[in-house]
Amino acid sequence: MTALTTAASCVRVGSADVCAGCSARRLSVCGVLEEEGLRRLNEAADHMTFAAGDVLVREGDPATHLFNITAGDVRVHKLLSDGRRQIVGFLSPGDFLGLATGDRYAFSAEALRTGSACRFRKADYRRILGEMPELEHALLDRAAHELKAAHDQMLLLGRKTAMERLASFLVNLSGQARRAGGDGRMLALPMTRAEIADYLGLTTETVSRNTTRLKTRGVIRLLSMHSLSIERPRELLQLAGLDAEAEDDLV
Amino acid sequence: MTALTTAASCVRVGSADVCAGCSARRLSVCGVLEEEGLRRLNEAADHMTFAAGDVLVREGDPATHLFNITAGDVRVHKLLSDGRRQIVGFLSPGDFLGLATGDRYAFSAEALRTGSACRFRKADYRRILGEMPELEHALLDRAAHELKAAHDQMLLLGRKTAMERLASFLVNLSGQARRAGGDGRMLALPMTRAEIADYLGLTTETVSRNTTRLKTRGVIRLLSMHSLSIERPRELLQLAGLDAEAEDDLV
DNA sequence: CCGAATCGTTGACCTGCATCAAGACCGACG
DNA sequence: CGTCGGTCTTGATGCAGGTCAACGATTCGG
Repeated sequence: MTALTTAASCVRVGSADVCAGCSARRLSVCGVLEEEGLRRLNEAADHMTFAAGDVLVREGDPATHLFNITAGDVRVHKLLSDGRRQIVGFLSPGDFLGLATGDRYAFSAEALRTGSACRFRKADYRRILGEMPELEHALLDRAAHELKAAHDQMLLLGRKTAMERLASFLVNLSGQARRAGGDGRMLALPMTRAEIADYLGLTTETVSRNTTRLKTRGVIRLLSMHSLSIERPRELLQLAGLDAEAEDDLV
Repeated sequence: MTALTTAASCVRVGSADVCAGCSARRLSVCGVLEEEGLRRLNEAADHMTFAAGDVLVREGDPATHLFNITAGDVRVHKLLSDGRRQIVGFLSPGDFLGLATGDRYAFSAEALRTGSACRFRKADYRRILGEMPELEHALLDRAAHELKAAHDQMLLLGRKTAMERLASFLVNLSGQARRAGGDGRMLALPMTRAEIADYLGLTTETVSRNTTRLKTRGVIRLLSMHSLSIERPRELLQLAGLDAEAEDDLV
């Protein structure tokens, strides 16, 4: 239970230079915008930074803002009244937060580590979408991808064994790492075991035991508590139960 | 294993009258279109009908078409190589099929009973979206709702007990029934126990046992194999683990 | 660089749901 | 209106993963 502060520093910036120098732009929906569109989007944006544990969004609160993550990692989760938690996603730079929202947030979002985001008032963003169809199009594209990922996660949560879940998780991380420019063999795990467990519908103990099994079998090597390397990608894919499809080549 | 035929009859119709008389229009994305837009959308549509067991989409096939369900119910599912199945959704009239798709379908879609749909070639649909921002906007809205539903389902699959899953399922059905004009107490269950099980990440036996428990406790009454009435809505909400939120009032 | 708090691992045991098995029911078709 | 195949229910048993407990590893504030 870290402090429930809302994000620490919120600096409003008026110039488009912020976007021009934004490292997340090519990963984000903003990537489709030209000079002029970027300028107008930026006019509506609060550029904010956050520290580990900062709460960006709290489940149940009125849904006033949307976010574009520009740096850092963010966890998105839902709670049951007795405290059981399901993490529905981990966000990285370029990811959009707040699509799946009605009047109130249906999830909480908390920073895993220091980072930054562009924040928009919902009404402003809606107006901008009306003015820039190419932005709306990019957002629809992104929503479609997220929906596909959500379906994959339903299959994982509903039908996969603990080992299959963990292996699938690592395969997905590897794919992201590669898309972000890495080689896909070295993985960073910015989240704790408990967070992995709550993402995979397991307990920390089960995650830990299966991590050990993967290590013992030589499928992965733990480099530190929060980073590992994949030693036998082929075997990992097989354990993930998607051998044949091999959607992420991972070789 | 019903026959793996692709949808039986495909009738192409040139006039906008089909849309004008479409009972699903007010429920569907088409609802936002005016006369002219409807005409142009209709030009790109194949109006097709299907029978119980017909396959609309097969997982792994090239994703060539998108669908708008206009009548009947459709099951959407994913398979693991050993046959384990996860149903990711049941579609009703007005629902859109094919959003969460890349080059190949990531799911199969099969009709639960006789129905009909508008079918679009993906390329045509994309072109039309470019021409009609209001349609794209409606679709984004729908995608956001689906994403929220997917998050709820992840919480269900990852963290809820068998009884909570079944109760949540019935509460959701009740909400849909009410939105479709019913009173929310009388529910039709067009799907089998096995399909409910594959939707909730359980087995048929567990679904059956918990249905019996609900019946014994007087929470529901089974009217036939495929319809029931909710006798104690308040209790059902409580069992679903969303008592407090009471998103669907369900009274 | 130390100590406390948190996080991770491992072991022993338990339980909720899966699995296996056997009837009951139901609906479609002669 | 009987019977046959699939669906549903119920019971007995098993096991994957949860729970509880203890201890080692890591992190971080001072």
